[in-house]
Amino acid sequence: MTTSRKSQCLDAIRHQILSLALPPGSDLDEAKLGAEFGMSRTPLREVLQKLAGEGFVNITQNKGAKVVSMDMAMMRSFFQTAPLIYANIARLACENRSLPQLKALKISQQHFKMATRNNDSAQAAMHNHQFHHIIGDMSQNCYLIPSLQRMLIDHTRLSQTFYRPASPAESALVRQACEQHDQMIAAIENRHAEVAVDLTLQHWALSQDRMERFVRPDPLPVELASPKETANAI
Amino acid sequence: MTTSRKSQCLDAIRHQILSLALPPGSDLDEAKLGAEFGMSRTPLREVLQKLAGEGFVNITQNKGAKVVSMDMAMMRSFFQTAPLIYANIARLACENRSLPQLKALKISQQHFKMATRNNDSAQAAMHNHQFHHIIGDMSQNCYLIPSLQRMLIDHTRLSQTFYRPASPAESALVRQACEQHDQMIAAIENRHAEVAVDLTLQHWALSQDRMERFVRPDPLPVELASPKETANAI
DNA sequence: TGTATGCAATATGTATACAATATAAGGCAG
DNA sequence: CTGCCTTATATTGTATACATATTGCATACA
Repeated sequence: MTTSRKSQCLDAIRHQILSLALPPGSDLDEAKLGAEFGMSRTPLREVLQKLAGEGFVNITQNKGAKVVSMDMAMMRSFFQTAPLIYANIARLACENRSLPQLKALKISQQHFKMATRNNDSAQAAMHNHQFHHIIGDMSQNCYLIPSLQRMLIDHTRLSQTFYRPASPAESALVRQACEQHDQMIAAIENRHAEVAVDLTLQHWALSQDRMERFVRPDPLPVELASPKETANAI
Repeated sequence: MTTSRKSQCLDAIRHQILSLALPPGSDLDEAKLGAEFGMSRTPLREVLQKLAGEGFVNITQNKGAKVVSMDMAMMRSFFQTAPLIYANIARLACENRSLPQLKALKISQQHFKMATRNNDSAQAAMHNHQFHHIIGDMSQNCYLIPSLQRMLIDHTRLSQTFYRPASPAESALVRQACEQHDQMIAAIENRHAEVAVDLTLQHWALSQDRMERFVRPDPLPVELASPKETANAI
């Protein structure tokens, strides 16, 4: 199909932005991307326009497209707004979910579980993204969905390290997140709105802690490096 | 300036959609619009892409752009979601408003007041749109703003009759809305978040009633037309 | 008469060439 | 040597021509 080239390109760029392969603020060169995906600049520019509409990039007149930044102001808004959006999306998902969507959610969760068990952190992050995206679809609320999608972009970018746990305690958190997904599916299936909202807020609290640490990591040890290590340095 | 042609076109189409000159569901022909605005199809397509990103139109592959519809599902979501978004935007506006924005808001309100006094309903609706749009800017919350803007599109479209009052009682409602704007400005200026939220919810309740009547108008009188009128018909 | 099929007309999608704008380098004056 | 202006280069914006897809109509057949 000739039209799939554009959507393929769209997916590829989205993926690169979510995985931080294209870091926040990076420039997207039309000519270069056009060559990369084997299409002329005209359709590629339309892809960038679409990505701008979805909140993945910012386009400035005569300056091209840049991956949306993750500055202080954004972070602040992010942590401030996420519970509001997530909780209300969850509530609406209970009301409006369809059976095909429920099935898609279960499949997505299977993929997610698989990725976490294989310690495939990149895949886990992407499947987690998809999981919450489907819950957004379930809400069937065309006003909240744009907000949710923008939140998910930054959520996924911020949580890139979440599924790459460094300690057993952190592995336990990932397992807990996975269990919460299962419980959320059950709540949505049974239309238990209050339960779903509650779970969503717990789920948020879990990842919030980890994300804030990604932004503001633990300080390095104050002691100087040991003599041996210093010897090998540079 | 050469670049302003595109933004001019953008504004024109936005205005036509908000004023229902382009009714929901209507088709946007690229070639026709291109000729109308004196530009080729390439930049015009980019305008349509941008409008799609803002929620004014829907673009379907190989089928072009249509003005977003106002169907049942949308309405339901609209009335369900508006208080949530408006209230939180108002709260954030109190926290984050800048002085230039405050000034812009006051000017916008002057224009609004003028339009209502002149019974210029079209202008009133547009200035009301701008007023709430500025409050959105004040929130400085990049996650909620897309939701707000989508709400405002439909709010403005639904309220086209609001400022065209048919009775003295309805004129009083418009005056009350205008007063609420003044009070909202004061609350935002003085950072009284709770007051602003409260006013916003009252403001919403006021227009909600009128809008629902626009959607579901009072039934026509059951009695047949009088003989005299019948004689003149067709 | 109803339906299916193929063709024509129209509209959208893409490629390429050219124009305008921004960025960076280099030269000149102070 | 520094600051600014000029010019060269790279990148984005626009127009046009062509390719492809959809839609409607006409015609043929059941």
